[in-house]
Amino acid sequence: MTREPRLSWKEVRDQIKTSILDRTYSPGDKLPRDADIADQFGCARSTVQRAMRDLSDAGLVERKRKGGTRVRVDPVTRATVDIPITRREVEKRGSVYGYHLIDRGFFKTPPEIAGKLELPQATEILRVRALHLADHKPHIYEDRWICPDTVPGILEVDLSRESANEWLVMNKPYTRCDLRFYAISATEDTAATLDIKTGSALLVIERTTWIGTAPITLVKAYTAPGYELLTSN
Amino acid sequence: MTREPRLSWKEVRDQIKTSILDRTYSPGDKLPRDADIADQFGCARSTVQRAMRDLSDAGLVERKRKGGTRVRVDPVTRATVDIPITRREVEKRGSVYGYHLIDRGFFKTPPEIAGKLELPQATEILRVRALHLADHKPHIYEDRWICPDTVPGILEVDLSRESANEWLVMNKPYTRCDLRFYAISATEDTAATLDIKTGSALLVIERTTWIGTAPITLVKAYTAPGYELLTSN
DNA sequence: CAGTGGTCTAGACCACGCA
DNA sequence: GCGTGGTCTAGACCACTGT
Repeated sequence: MTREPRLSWKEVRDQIKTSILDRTYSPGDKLPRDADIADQFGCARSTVQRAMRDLSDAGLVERKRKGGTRVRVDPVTRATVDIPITRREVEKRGSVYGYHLIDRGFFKTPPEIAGKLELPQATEILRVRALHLADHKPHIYEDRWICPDTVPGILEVDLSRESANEWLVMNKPYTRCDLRFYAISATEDTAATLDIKTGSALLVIERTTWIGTAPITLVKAYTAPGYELLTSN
Repeated sequence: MTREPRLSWKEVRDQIKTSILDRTYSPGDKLPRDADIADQFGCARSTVQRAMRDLSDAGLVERKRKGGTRVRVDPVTRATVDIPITRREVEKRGSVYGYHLIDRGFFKTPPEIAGKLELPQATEILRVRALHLADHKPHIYEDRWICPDTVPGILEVDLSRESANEWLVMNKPYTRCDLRFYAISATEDTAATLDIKTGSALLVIERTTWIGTAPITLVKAYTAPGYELLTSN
């Protein structure tokens, strides 16, 4: 009697994955119940569960109570991106980090900003513009809107010394975060700030954060030309 | 004797999260062992495990065998992005999808492409350029390099009718995928293809895929102005 | 070596959602 | 209702890694 080595959830996952990739189960098909798969592999149901959750997270299958497990019909490429604190990102590359506050002031929230923050009504908002430097050259220009109602502490921070980004991350963690990436041509002002030509293509990272439903901040980070965003894996 | 409702792993996770956010445990601090936390909450260790894995996935803590669990010192914003098949993306928006093959030919692999595909030596490679349309207007221009050694089947596909993207996704799933986002100014050619002004800022989605270590394809997707990439959540 | 997280099990009950 | 995935438990053993 040979003794099979016990199956790990990764092996189970990979075998199921393979049988999806080789069309044993095609997009839209229903897979057997977890319990049956467990019997087939001779492992516990929870091991199958672990494998299935991984496949589900990866977007390969869809699972529903009572409905069972199905191979997703619309495959997606799913990837995770890490947006580090700018200072750490620069330092990790071995460059010298610099920070420079451009200006800071209160405004009546513009409709576009209020909309993105999901503010029910326009209020006074704190706008902070700042420049992050790498090796003394402009790296990221950030245009930030902060809701002082949600984050009163920010009013006492000396933003000429400490970046709002850093203070917020360390002191006011969010519970929800929306990210958005797009490209724009640098306006004259933005170009001057980043010390580049007007019209240069810039990758913009736009981030909105909330605590519960209370908006914290919306920041548009205009990255210098050449900036790339990579997936982690 | 009151009976406490049983704790779910999400409740455990949220309580731990809270105690990190309120600085009960500061960045760099070591948290108690899972077993102790389980005792404290009166739940099983595996419940704590489940909670901790979630926090670890989210980038809030770092876990090491023997080393224990520590609050991460460099907080990151971590998000997942889904890159759907273009046709599905367009159709989901309620637009009419169109596809148009521009050209197709064999080339000696340029060094830049070979490098990104991690090809040990330059070989013949298939280059396919195509245009995706939304409501009969240019939506995404893709410039794709395919390794025929890895994917011989692609040679028999009529790429004027079916997008290489779609065929590959449905027929040759990858095991590894690198993504990269950046902005460029449209060259004259690219601008002409997308029917926009030369120099317009474009978001480029660059994707490289492999099966094991065998490279499949590298595609640069030049999105029309206004395109945005959103996080899923 | 020994401590800690990672995995696996067998079983129980829960909760969602289709019929 | 009832079938299916989701969660929880108590316990065991494994595997990595710091000391």
